[in-house]
Amino acid sequence: MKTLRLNSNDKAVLLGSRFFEKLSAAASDAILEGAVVTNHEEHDILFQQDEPVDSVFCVLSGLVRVYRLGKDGREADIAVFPKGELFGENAMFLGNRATANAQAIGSSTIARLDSRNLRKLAEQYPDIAQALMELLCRHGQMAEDCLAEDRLLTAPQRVASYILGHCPDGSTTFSFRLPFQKNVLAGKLGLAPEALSRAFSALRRSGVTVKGRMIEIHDRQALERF
Amino acid sequence: MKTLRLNSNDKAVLLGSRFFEKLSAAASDAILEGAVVTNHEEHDILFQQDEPVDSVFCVLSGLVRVYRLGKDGREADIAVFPKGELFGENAMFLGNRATANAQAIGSSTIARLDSRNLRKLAEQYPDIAQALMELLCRHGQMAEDCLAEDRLLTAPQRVASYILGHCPDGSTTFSFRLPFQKNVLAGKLGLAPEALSRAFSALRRSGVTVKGRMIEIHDRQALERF
DNA sequence: AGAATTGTTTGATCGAGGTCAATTCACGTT
DNA sequence: AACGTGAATTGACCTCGATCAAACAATTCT
Repeated sequence: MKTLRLNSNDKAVLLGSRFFEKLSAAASDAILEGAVVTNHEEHDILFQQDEPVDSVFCVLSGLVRVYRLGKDGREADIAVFPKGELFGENAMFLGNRATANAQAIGSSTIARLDSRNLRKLAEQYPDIAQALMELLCRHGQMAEDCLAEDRLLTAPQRVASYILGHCPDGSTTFSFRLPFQKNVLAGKLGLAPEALSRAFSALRRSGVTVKGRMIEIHDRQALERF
Repeated sequence: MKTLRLNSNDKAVLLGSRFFEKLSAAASDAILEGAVVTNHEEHDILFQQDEPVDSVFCVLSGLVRVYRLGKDGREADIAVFPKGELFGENAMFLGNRATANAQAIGSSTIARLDSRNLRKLAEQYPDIAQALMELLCRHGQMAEDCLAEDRLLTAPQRVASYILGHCPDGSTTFSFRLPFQKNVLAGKLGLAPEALSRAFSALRRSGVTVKGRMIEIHDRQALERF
């Protein structure tokens, strides 16, 4: 795999990401010092469970799926990260071993930030430590949210909840485009693609229109009640 | 609720916990400065979702269950914390609002560490920041583990996995006592009590003996294969 | 445009686990 | 030791979502 230096666009994506938003220029520069970029095809594996990993990753373009493997080869998605999101930070605190697998969904560009460097900088710059804590907290929260939804909601309810997460508070009617294929959404929600499909048709009765990747909501309240 | 200062035993539990183990005495003392203790009965609520919370908690004795509520009133356990574990640290990074409920299981004593203070100390002492990051990481990991197990394993497999987590690597035969009632274990594993019961009897065919809270394993390999 | 490939939907079937009701068991109390 | 209460088990039933197979739609490739 060919590794490149950051170009100016890459840098812009990184600096615009949630992680960097509250960092001083000095702190940001220190982190990006020595960062590298790699390009990946459709199903490339970025790292695998139990393998050594010495970077924290950031999606510069494309999409990354983080998942665990069962003994039988089945896969369970832990999270899906879009452009601008950092991931793989857990290994940094667990002896540089990955606790999950990561795979590119569609062709993607990925930045790698040296985790040894990042660890050292976190000791010097309290804001970096703070940013890392917030990152860890958000990711922990994401996992807890998923866990709670899996245990409390049916498939249509989970889909409704996902849709509502994309709908601004005020509006009763709203439409948006899915940021990825339906089978990716299915994985993210812990569903088989068929179940997602059926969930969408159940929601159709509550004013949700699905055409390809376009989702239209005609009655926000109905969705919330679901 | 009556709040007390830490007694020497309380302090010993805190200092012996995973969170404090790598901290300097100065750092630990600074955190414990102003910590208070509360006593709780069987089903006392420590905090509730969306409520303001300005402490990080530590179980000094007893057990605490952290869970989310569904619209219909059903509960989904996120984690169960035994003596010596910190919890509730997420609120610290999310505007001091709880993202879940916490309840004492059986009568418990709980320490409260002021989170504003802790936040400030994390800026001064890099080890404290580091300890917080490790805590957040462990808790995130716990949630991810649960999520993956829920999605990949059947009820008996989850129970087998739980048992194996308590079985030292070497031994093929082993026994231990459940640290809590079965209905708590059921909640933790995302199962109805009846399902846990049935899972145990399924495992009986693979050399697991259950008598009250005592669990005996007669064939570690058989469990692993399950 | 037409073919080929991949993604999505639909139908039919099946199994895991939830729920409710009825016992049975374990354990603390007297 | 006997009792009583709450916990755990068992049985019957039912719902949700996984799986398999097939039809259908949408892309990409030539």
